[in-house]
This record gives sequence, C-alpha cells and structure tokens, in this order.
Amino acid sequence: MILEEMYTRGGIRTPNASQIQQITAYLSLYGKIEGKNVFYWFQNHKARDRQKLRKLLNHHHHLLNYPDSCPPPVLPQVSHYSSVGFLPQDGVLEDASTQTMSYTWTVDHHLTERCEMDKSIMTRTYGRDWMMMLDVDPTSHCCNNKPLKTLELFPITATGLKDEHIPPTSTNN
Amino acid sequence: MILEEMYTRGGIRTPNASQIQQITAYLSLYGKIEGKNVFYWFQNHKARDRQKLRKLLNHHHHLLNYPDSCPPPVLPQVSHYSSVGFLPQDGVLEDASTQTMSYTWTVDHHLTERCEMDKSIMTRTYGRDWMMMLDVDPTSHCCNNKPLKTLELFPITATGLKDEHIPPTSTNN
DNA sequence: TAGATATGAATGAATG
DNA sequence: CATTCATTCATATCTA
Repeated sequence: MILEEMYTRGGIRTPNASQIQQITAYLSLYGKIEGKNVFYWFQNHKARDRQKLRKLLNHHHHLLNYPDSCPPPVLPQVSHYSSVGFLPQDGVLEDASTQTMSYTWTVDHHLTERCEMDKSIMTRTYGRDWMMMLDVDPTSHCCNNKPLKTLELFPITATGLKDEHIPPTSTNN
Repeated sequence: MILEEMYTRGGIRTPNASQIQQITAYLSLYGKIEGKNVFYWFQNHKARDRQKLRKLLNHHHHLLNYPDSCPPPVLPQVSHYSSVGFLPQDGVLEDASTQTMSYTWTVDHHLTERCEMDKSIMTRTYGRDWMMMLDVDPTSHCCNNKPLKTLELFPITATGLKDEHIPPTSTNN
C-alpha cells in the first residue's frame, strides 16, 4: 500500500537508485526487504498499469473508429446502459432496461458480422503486445456466429437460476 | 472492465438472479460465460473490496492509537511526504528536510550516503551494475554496522515488523 | 458447514 | 520495456 501510494499519489514511476535506496530503507521498517524488491515492484507496476491503460485505449479506439462496425471488445458504451438504467444497482435492469438494452445489443450484434479486420487493426496498432489479444475470446472473436438470439434470452425467469448453477443468490439489495 | 464499470460506476454489489442473467447475456456476446461466473465475480470483487477497506481502516486505527509507539503499519501520512517532496518523481526525494516524515528520510539519507560506494556509478550506468546496488538491503548490509536512527524514531519492539498478519479472519459474515 | 483440492488472477522475479 | 515463469491468493467446487 505504501508503494501504491508513492506510485499513485506521488507519481513515482521509475525511481532511481537513490530513491530506491530510500524507499527500501523506509520499508525495511516493516520487515526484510531489498532494493531489488522495490525496483521490481515499480517496474511491474508501471508495466501492468500501462498495459491496462493501453488495453483501455485500444478499446476506446475501436469505439471511436468503428462505433457500429463491431461490438466493443470490452466496454459497451457506458453511456448506453448508464442512460438506460443498466448500471443502477437497483432492479431497473429488470424491466425497463430489457427493451432498450436488447436494442443496443441487437445492433451491436448485427454489426458484428462486418468486423473481421479487428484483429489486424489491433496487431497493426499494438502489434508487440499480443497479451492484449487474450482479452478477446478466440472462439468468438468479435464475429462469432452466435445467433442474434440474445433478445430471446432476456425473458428472465427466476427459474433460470438453477439451470445456471448459480450459487446461493443472496436476494438482498 | 465491463463488470468493473457496473461495480464502480453502477454501484452494483450483489446482483440478484435477474441482474446476473442480463449481465451474463450481455457478456456472452464476447464469449462463453455463465451466470455463475458473473455471480462469483461480484462476490470476489466485493469481498476484496471489503478486505482492502478493512485493512486500511485497521491501519488507520493503529496510526490513530499508536502514532509513535510503532512504525506506521501502512501509509506514512501522505500529506506529509507529498508536501515535503517525498513523492515527486524527480529527485526531490534527496533533500528531505522537514517535519515528521522528514526525520525519517533525513536519517535514511545519511545512512544511504554511507553505503554509497558505487551508487553514483550505477546511477549513471543503468546496467547490470545498477541492479547490483539494489541487491543489498541498505539497513542490514552495507550499513548494518550502524544502528538505524530511524528505528529510534519508531520504537519497534522486537518483531513489530510483521504486525500486519491479518489472516483471512473473516470473523464476520 | 468444515476440510481438501483445483484453478484463475495477481504479482514478484527474471530475462533478453 | 515486453515477456516469461513461478508463487501466492482467494475462491469455487466437491465431499463427508
């Protein structure tokens, strides 16, 4: 948590030897620790942080450039469901959203079929980072042949629980 | 990320069966997924969130009750080092010279200076030599012959280093 | 429910 | 800095 603070609030990304020494000295108050630990921590943290960001930007990129050519690899236009009551903790999701959401997804799905260069684009833009590719389910890239039956799945029936093997659903909320 | 959005921005913590179904249906656009996956995701996320918070609060508790009887279990008052130039990415870290935290750092600085035989070199090299410096624990290796004054500032009793042991004692729930 | 075990994710440690 | 590899964690899951 301390390092996290230094990283996030302090903005430290690549501490130099001197900084590492001091940080190490400070942290050693809590237990055995070496400079390399601190070094690796920052290196890993920065890398994974950046990776996360890139992933995000990549998806954002898709949304901006192919808003209706394929389903967003990750984030489904927040504006969509948020304005449709998708996010609200409550049960708005239950009724009202069903229709609207269905609509959105339907659209996405329709357009899905045209997205084939998706991967190539990704590769072209972030070729070196294949790790990002793992985000997309290979079996259903963005153009899987899943029928647009999503809508039909919505008719939610409380009974569906068992079928899904959903563990004890604390019906609270 | 979609789930994260729902959790954070949407405030969804414990989706009910119905919600889970819809979320699952939506996510299924990206690949194979079952309701239980969504269910578990929220369970995990919430649990981890709670745990993180608990830990944080616990530390704060320590800080508030034993401000000078033991080393700060976690965060060394952000406000302090942030206003003292502790965090800044640059090298401001070097000239720590202020209040509370400063003490620690000032002392640390002194200490680090003693074990600085090849520090300057690596600072420039940034190669294998650079890492070598990090391999040693500043408090126990090159400077272990000199009692850490820092410790005196934080009267650490015996192995107070690991008071952090907070096993999954999920007393509640 | 309390163990025992399997497993995905996170993260430390390296390597080139 | 991108990747890889090994552990650790925290469940998910199964069983008595």
